[in-house]
Amino acid sequence: MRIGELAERAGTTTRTLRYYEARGLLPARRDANGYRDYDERDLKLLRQIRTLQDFGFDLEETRPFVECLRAGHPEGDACPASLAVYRRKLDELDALIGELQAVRAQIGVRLALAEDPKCELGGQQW
Amino acid sequence: MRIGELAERAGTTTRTLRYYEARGLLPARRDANGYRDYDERDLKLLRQIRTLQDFGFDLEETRPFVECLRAGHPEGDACPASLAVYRRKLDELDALIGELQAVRAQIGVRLALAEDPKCELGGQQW
DNA sequence: GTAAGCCTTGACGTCGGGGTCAAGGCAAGG
DNA sequence: CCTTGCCTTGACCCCGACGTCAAGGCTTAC
Repeated sequence: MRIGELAERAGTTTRTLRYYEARGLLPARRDANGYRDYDERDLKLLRQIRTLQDFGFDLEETRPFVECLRAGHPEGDACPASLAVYRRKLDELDALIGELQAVRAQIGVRLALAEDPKCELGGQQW
Repeated sequence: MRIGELAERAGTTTRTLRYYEARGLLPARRDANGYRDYDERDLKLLRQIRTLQDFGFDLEETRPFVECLRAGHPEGDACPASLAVYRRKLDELDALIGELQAVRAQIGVRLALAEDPKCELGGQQW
């Protein structure tokens, strides 16, 4: 399978695949004419990368999963390094979600105050 | 007040102030020698920008607040345009938080499954 | 033979919010 | 007079994940 077909089957672009190869994430075999040659396993690796990217993982964070698959495991998250990335991501997400909720609350209060200036008088009307 | 003093009093850098000016967000008067000259009102505008930036607002999103203050309102969020930005931000935050929570849940499940392969057998052990 | 449709590498653009020089002007103190 | 410490503009650098040419090579179809 050539680069265009792989890109299409994975719902991405050839530019992206070349970029992954340049990063050492998805190296490609070459045909006699220099064309990149991929197989079904590469498609699986690529899908793993794309899934994690959709989750918001950095490209580098997908590397352990890809290497895990390449090592022969049926799932990319069957290796300790992958699990470590999962855990770190959970912590990051919890922290981020917490911050966003705090910001959301702040803005909510400010909006309420600005929408209804009476509230600024102290709430004695309750 | 010159640029260095304003930057220090607002806890930011001169580069940042020049950047804001280039964006048309915080124009500065000039001394005879070409030095930027700021006053207390500029400090207030700058603090409004910084507060919103800390909340994760884009620079452009702070513009209505700055213009509101410049129009003479004591609070930057006293104008309809500012309130519209607040509301849009709340929607964005709600959407984002929701997505992040969904991702968090997905990763949590995957981590649990990968940590304890027994779960994959179907949960008959319960 | 030539046009179409793949493929190759290389290199620059994008976005936001500035950071980091570089080269030079202005003001004050010793 | 010289240094120090402000200030000025201009210009390139950074990050991440690609997008978008440009110039050229291979293959197949007509």
